[in-house]
Amino acid sequence: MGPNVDRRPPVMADVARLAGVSHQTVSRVLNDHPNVRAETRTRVMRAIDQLGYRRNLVARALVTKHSRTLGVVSFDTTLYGPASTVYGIEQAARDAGYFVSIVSLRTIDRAGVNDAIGYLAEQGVDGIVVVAPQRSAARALDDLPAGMPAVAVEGWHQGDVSVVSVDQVEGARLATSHLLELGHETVWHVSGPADWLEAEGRIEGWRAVLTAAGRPIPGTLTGDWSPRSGYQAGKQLAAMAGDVTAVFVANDQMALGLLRAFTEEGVKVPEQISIVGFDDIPESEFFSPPLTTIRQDFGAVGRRSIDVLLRQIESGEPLPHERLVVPPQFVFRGSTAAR
Amino acid sequence: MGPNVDRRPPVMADVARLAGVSHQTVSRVLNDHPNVRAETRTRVMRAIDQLGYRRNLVARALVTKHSRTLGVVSFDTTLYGPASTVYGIEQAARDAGYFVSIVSLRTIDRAGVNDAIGYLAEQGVDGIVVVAPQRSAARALDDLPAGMPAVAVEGWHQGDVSVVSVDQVEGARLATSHLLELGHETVWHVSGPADWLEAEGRIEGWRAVLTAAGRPIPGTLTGDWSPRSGYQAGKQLAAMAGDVTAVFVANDQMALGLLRAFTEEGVKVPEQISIVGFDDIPESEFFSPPLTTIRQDFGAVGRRSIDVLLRQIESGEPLPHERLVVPPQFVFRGSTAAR
DNA sequence: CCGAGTTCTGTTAGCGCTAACATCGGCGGA
DNA sequence: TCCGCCGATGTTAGCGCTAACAGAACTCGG
Repeated sequence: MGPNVDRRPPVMADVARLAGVSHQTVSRVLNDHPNVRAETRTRVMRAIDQLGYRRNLVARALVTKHSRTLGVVSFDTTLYGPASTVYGIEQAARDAGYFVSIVSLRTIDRAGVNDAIGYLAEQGVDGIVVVAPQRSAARALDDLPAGMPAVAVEGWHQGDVSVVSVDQVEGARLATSHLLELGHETVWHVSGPADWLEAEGRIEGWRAVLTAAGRPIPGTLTGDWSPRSGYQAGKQLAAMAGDVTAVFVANDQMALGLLRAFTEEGVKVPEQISIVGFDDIPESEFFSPPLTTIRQDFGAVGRRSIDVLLRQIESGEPLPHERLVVPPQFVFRGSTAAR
Repeated sequence: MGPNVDRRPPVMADVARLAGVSHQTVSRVLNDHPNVRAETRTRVMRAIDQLGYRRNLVARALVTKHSRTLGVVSFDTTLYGPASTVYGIEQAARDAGYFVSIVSLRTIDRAGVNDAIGYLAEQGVDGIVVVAPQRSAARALDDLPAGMPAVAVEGWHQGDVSVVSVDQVEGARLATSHLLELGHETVWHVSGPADWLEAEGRIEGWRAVLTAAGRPIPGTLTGDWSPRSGYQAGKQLAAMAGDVTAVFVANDQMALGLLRAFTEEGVKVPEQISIVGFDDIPESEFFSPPLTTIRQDFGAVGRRSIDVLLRQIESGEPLPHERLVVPPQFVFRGSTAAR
């Protein structure tokens, strides 16, 4: 029954024929062009849903040169941080009427990021967000296709693109100062892996506070963000209990590993050792003890980056590069106590 | 310098002119058509990278009617489960040469899912994966655009689409049997929110084992997957300590909440109460005590769903609907002990 | 009641690509 | 030598849409 027996989906011309107008008028209705008579508009609308017509955005993109799609390149979107950032990006993009096409890299290196950007460019995205937490990845932004609007998240501040990030250095300062104020002689640090910008920023802030206070700077232990690596660091630190009274851990997952190692070794937190984490993942509040940590507002980072990117896209001109910094927030819980 | 001073990116015709061939020959080279002389091919290739040409996949999609893009509709990709599933989907899709366009819903209801599917359809995706953990969302699959290949993940098994999911019922059976084998009289359950299919499946498996063993079936406590809701349930359960010796919690995050509540109330795990979680998030191994849980292979779910979807897309015909089930895996750790 | 301006609607061209068909040259067999 | 065939390349048309212009219909003041 009905005229739509063939399987081929209806096109604008079909709607036009049914409504007794030209396809251009249908186009006008769809694009809210002002100069369409109200009666014509409703006639077209009726035809549209009679046929179940949906416009073909591919054809539209071909002629307008705008796909209203944004590309996102990220790394391991299984982790809480990247996952939250990407979520924030997607929400903000969709609120602005854009789609999001995601490439999630297994390993992050310049070539991989470049490939991803290349694919996205072929696909006709209007702009690209690169969540580039590593030096090597951030550098890939240097050879973006000419004229492609882009923004880096958690990336490097030098180079040719705008960057949006949480102030890692400030976060580390907050954490370290807190421990010093509690009366600890110095603060140890379990850092993230080398080459990660966040890891570097946190080391920098930690060291800066210690230096300013004239405290000794212990050697850092290095983890890979995983609870297991924190556990291993915890074992080492536990062996030095007595010397160590305060630890700033570069993320909450590793802090959990430390907590576990300390429990096994009979080291009491916060009585013997105080711990501060970083991220404030949803679990942290329910660790034993609840974790004092630094909250990062990943949602805000996502939204700000889309703001910057859309401004670039919609201006059509290369804009001066911005560096937007989202402040971190100190969250006091039970894993830290006065010496 | 060079011929490429204008800002407009080069098109196939530009390459053709430079290589001294027709644009069709360039197209043939790009698509690995066999009938191109080796020398011509290299000449074209040289022209391509001399100009920095990238093909326009939008134009290609318009004529081939295939965008090589898959749509994914999901819910709160901040959670470990959805995030991991989406990651698996994206990896599998890219390995197969497809892009992934994501819509991440804030709230999940039939209308929202429908809108999302509609947008994706306009955008010209070749197929859609709906991560539909709730009844209401799963139902939206009933009104997919005609002929659109689709697959549901963690969704309902009735209706018109293929479904890939972890066997929730079996997972719950594993957890509950384990506790019974340890000598517990019965097993309490902290379930996920109503309307969630996973929550229902876990209740079903739990209840089935208890019934089969002729044990009393305690009333369930209901959480919302968050650690906080687990914490609240834990407080209630702690008040009943003595009666309660074993709890099967519907996910690891809530189990963490229970652990915290029990610690606060002085209830020892596993000495007084045994706990089994569900998911095996990376943190679970480092809880105190390490959590006995049921592992879901989210990566496998993602891959299988892409398999099913691509088979549909590439056959071009509506295929019979499949129901693929990924087995869960029992992981024994320190939060359970013999009565 | 006419012409100038304003709506509204239609016609044409073309986005960048691939499919389909046309053409051309060279090769082997009768 | 000529024909037929096949491999390599070119030409043409058109995917579904919007931009740009052309034309029709309607307004309104003098």
